[in-house]
Amino acid sequence: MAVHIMTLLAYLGEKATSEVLAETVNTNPVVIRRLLGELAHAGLVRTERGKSGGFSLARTAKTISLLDIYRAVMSDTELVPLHENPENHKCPVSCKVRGALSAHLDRAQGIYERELQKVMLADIEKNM
Amino acid sequence: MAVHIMTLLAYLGEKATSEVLAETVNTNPVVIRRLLGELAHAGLVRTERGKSGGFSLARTAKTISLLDIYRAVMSDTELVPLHENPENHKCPVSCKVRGALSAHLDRAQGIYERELQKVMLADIEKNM
DNA sequence: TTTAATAGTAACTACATTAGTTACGTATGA
DNA sequence: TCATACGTAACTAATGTAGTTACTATTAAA
Repeated sequence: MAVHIMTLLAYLGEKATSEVLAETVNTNPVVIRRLLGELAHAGLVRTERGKSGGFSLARTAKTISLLDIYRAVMSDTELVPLHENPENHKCPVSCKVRGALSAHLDRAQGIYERELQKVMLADIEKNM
Repeated sequence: MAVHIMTLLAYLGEKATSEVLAETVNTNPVVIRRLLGELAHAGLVRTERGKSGGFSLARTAKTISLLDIYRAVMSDTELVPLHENPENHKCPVSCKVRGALSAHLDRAQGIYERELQKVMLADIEKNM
């Protein structure tokens, strides 16, 4: 949804209100304001309050990557989370498996994120 | 948790009951049986019912990749899912953004999965 | 100065997902 | 025949998320 909204802001090229944005996603303006709050916090979106306020991109679509958006809105930092049950200290596997696994998952996620970093919002927008 | 259990089965090198497996993950045997049901369905685990039954690897740890395990237990096929709100047909972005985005996400996920495919259960197990 | 429009946010409801649990049926080796 | 173990249904509890309402704070424009 974040990419949808960001693409729309790029496409429009001007300020838009949460109400207008909500319509194109078929959701509620508050949902949009919450989402854009995270994007604004990450410096991707500019917010203007009050009459004739609204949201706009804080940077050009060429300089915003899918990774920027992903990081701004994904609360879970892990693509594939580890289970969180407590360790059984009698079991060596229980004690070590998380570390061994996360090393590989983190490396794979790094590669995934580098792919997202290569794709700019402008690449998405030009298909609209 | 699936990787934890699979590593344990590789480490033990013999049958184990859901009760024993549940202890090392600090969970309930039924949770293990449900999980191993999915792994058995994918052909990664062998199940034996009745007295002296239990679970064991259906293939060697060298031939089971993290991708095999991932695919067996991940119901969501998408690492990063698209939002599912209905399209707004008046808005060209709403109509096209999902296709444009998923092309890039699918490619990145393919690369992620190839990384998981390179890591074998034996690579995890040797660290125990 | 007043008004209207707009974002920020708290609080609540509804819904879906998941883990854990209990209970019981089914299968099978001893 | 029996004890043991998986398969699975049904239920509870916890969690997370979307949506909604309502209110406050802010700001441009009349």
